[in-house]
Amino acid sequence: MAILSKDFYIREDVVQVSKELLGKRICTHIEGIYTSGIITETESYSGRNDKACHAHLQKKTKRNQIMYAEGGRAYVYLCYGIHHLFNIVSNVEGQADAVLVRAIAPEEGLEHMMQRRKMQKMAKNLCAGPGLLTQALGINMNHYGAELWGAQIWIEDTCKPLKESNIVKTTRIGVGYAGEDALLPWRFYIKESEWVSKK
DNA sequence: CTAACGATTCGCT
DNA sequence: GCGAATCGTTAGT
Repeated sequence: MAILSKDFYIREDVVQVSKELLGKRICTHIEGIYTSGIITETESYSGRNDKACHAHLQKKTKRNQIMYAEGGRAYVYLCYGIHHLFNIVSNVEGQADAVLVRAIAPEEGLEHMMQRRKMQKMAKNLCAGPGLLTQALGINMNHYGAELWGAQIWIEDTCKPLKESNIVKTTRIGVGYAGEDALLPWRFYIKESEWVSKK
C-alpha cells in the first residue's frame, strides 16, 4: 500500500487536504506495537484568516512553530492539560495550515488500542474523538514534528476516493472563542461512518 | 512571576 | 445537560 508522500500535504488549500484525508489509513508503530485505522473525521485550521487557529495572523510561539514547516509533519499539543491532539501540517513552508484528526475507524491492533484506552470491552468511542484516538494510537508529545512517512507514524492511500455526497460538511467543535470564524464549515466526516465523534 | 485559559472527556444529575 | 479534572502555554506584570 502506498504511503502518502510530501506532495499530498504541500498544497495551498487546507480544506481540500482535510477532505481528501477522509478515508485514508493512519498507522503507528510505537513501542513495538502496530495499530491502524481509517480517518473518518477532520477539521481545517488556517494561519491566514482563521481566529480558531493557533497560528492566527501568523502568530509564532514555541508551541506552534512546527505549523510553519513544510507540509507533512505532526503538530501534537496538550489540550486542557489532559489530552494530546494530533494535527497534520499542510501547505508550503511559512504557511501555517493544519488538519486536526478528530476520529478514526479502528482496523488493526484492536486489543492494544483497548489496553491503551483502559477499556474492558469494545465500544464506539475507542478512537472517536481527538483526545481518544491519540491515546489509542500511542501518539504523544514525543511525536511533535514527526514526519508522516516515518517509522513511527505514516499515512497510507487506500485508493478509494470518497464521493462528495458521502462527506458531511459542518462547523468545528469547541472553537466558540473564534467569534465569526466558529461558523466556518470546516469540519468534515464520513456520512456513513459510525466512528465519528459527534454527528 | 503570576494568572487565565483551553481545537476534551467523563461521570453524575 | 453540567461541572470537574488537570497542566503546559501564553501574555502580561
